[in-house]
Amino acid sequence: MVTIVRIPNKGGSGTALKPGMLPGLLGYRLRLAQQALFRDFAATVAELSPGRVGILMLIEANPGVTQSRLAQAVSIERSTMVGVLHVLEGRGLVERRRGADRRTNGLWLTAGGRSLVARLKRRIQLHERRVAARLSAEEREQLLGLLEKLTGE
Amino acid sequence: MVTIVRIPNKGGSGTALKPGMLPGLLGYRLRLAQQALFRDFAATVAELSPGRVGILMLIEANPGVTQSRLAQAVSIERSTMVGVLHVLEGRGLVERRRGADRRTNGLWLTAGGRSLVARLKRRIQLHERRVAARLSAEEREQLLGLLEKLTGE
DNA sequence: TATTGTTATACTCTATAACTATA
DNA sequence: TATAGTTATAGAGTATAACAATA
Repeated sequence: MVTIVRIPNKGGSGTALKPGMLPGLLGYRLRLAQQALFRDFAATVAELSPGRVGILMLIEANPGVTQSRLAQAVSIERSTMVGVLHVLEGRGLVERRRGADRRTNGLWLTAGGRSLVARLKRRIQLHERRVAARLSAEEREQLLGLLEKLTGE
Repeated sequence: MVTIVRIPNKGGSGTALKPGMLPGLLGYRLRLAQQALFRDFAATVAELSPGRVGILMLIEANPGVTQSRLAQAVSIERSTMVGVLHVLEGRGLVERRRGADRRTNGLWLTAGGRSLVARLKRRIQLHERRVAARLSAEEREQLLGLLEKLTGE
């Protein structure tokens, strides 16, 4: 027996809105694309937001980095970083160690942090393949290149 | 007399961090590009965020649209839209009028809203030209097309 | 004096759940 | 029963200003 699921035109109260000038703006298209990717990322990597995953990856690639340098690298205030690291440390993913310059904290992944990052990396590759499925390999490279150029390297 | 302003290598505490796998991910590049564009947008359009400007433009292009339809169009909850419109109405930009179906509110720009949108449109075109200055006209079109394809129209 | 990490506080944008008035 | 708008509440994610320890 075959069950046919009919998806109702939910909220489809007639026609779509006229979009005005929005679709021609880079910022608008960028925002839509980012929202779409964010949804897929969240469905793939339930435990952490893209920004937090990025922070773990930066600590992994730069063991011993200080809080301020890391904050600067991801463009948030160092006061904001305090809370972020408090959460990541509380979840047993990151360790702070006092530096030779005793004003600083060096950051390292714990064993748990390293194994989580390893698992997430694999899932993020799946996510990447899925979102890029609408593009050819060349188009994906082209898009990465154009975004890099737009942002200024 | 000529004053030479020497810009200190602010926060340049040595070398940049190793970025790991991040630069090869579409989501990461998209986020960086969006952040860069957001900064430029905020410097150009000080009075409203990109999302709020988009809402004004959608009301302009769709006079009489209901709150729920508008919320759906910009992918926020209708409960969230209530507060957004409360602010825009408080600033004299938007007007709510009770619809024929008396459960609904139709939305219109006020005269002030229309003139603000007209001014912002001009400034947004300048912003668009500035951010796209790193790309050729063809590359800009290519980028818009790839983003549209990635997002799924 | 300058910098690092920290705290207290607040702002923006968003969601969920429950309510009301209408349909 | 179902929908549109509303309210109360909460949670991310962020910033600014002031402070102690250290350089």
